[in-house]
Amino acid sequence: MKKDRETEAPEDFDVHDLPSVAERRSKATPKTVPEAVLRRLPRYFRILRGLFNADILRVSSDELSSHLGITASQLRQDMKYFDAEGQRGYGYSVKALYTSVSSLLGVSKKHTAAMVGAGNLGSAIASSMILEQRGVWLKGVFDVKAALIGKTVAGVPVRDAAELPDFCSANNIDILIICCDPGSAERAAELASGTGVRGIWNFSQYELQSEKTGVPTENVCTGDSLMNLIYEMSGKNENKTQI
Amino acid sequence: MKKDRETEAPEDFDVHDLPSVAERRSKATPKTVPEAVLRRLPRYFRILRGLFNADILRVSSDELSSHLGITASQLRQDMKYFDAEGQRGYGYSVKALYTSVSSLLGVSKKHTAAMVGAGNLGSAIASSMILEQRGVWLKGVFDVKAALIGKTVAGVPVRDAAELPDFCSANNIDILIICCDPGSAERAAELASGTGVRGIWNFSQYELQSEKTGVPTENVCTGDSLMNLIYEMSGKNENKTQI
DNA sequence: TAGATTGTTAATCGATTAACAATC
DNA sequence: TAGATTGTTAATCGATTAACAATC
Repeated sequence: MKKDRETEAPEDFDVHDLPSVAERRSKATPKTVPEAVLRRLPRYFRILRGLFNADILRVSSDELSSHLGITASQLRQDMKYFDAEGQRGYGYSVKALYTSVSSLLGVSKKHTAAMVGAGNLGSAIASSMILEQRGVWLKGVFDVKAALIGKTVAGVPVRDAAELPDFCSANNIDILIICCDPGSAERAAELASGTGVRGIWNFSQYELQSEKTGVPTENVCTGDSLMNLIYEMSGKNENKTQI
Repeated sequence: MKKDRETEAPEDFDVHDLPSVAERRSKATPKTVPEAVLRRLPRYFRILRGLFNADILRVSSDELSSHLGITASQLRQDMKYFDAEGQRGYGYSVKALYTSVSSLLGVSKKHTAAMVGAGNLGSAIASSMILEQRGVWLKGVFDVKAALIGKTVAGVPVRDAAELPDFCSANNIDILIICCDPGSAERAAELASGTGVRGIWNFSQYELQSEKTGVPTENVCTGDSLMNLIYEMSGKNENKTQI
């Protein structure tokens, strides 16, 4: 009983159209979400989005847990922190779960972003669906290279990096996306501080510390992932498969 | 007593020049490295590389742990799995630790790679230092788009994607790097299977399962990182700062 | 030597697993 | 109803912290 469609299947669904948490019954969710559950949240999000978009209405702990590579028991423990109840004998509503995870993650809110670095990496991210799928609206792109200024990246004109602070202030930018070289990265983070930027998403090789930037900062350490791969390839972990 | 240079400081140091594990005394390292330690290994690697390149010879558990954001106690527990001993009263040799972590991760070995997708993302990765810093040699780049074939990416000529399997077999390619669209990603993984490719590093939005590819597979889920950032920005985790 | 810092043991904490009664 | 599956409790496992004797 996989595809168990009820009424109309949402065709052009966007997570931002979902009912807000306040609109739904609250289970009086336990306060703090534990580290371990937090780490799994983005995977819950992706898997539930997949199920939702495939018009699957219900899912059992057994099935969903196998998608995640965890035990059904563990999944049911996780559910304590989700704002959605299951139904004994039937399972969980995919939509309720998806809504709950989305709002828990804060992904159902809209955010604005500015990007520093209009090179290959910046272009790749700006052109992908990653930003819009999570409610992030790229409002400005900046670079120091004169050759790039005036061109467009994913439809957004490239501006002189010197204009970054003013632009952030004027446009209420929430997120600074750093796609430039390590040297400029630190400077960009400094420039953005005090402009109202509330978070930094950093792709440069220069690792930024939230303690220094003063705002939540997420470093995308691509190289770490390559090292994990090489470790797995070395065959040293005879235990279970990593996730 | 930070910079405590002894004799000559290695100028043009490369992790691949380090003495092999076999050449060094073995502490009879406990068999399996626990999950938690494994997750920290890439960070150990980066920090130790930084210290090493800054010519810092010794480091105490107290200092190194603060770089990692863990307790000194925890760090000393981790050391059980490292093939390097500290010296009571003084600390650890940065070089010995760096060597140990490098060989544990398998990063001190050389690997060959082929990349599928010569777009912005592929170009960005190929042009970065990420690959060569970890002993990965990009031998071929492939794309389906005729317009790109014949051009070069980071000095490597772009070939027709149809040639991928033969190329991998002929050149003993270890790692397949996937930088193409989700649709082609699955196909690329299939094409590479049976060619001797021993690992897949996947940047596409299509999540590959190692169970299906049959080889260690690392998915770089960039979007997950953005979601974590948004979660942190929501201020819901009043607990401690994430790492 | 005296001070510093490791290596290790024991205690605590958190996360996962197992099991089953509640109930849809 | 009968079968399925949740919600929850208790048991187990693993990871972190604390403390201190060993020793450089």
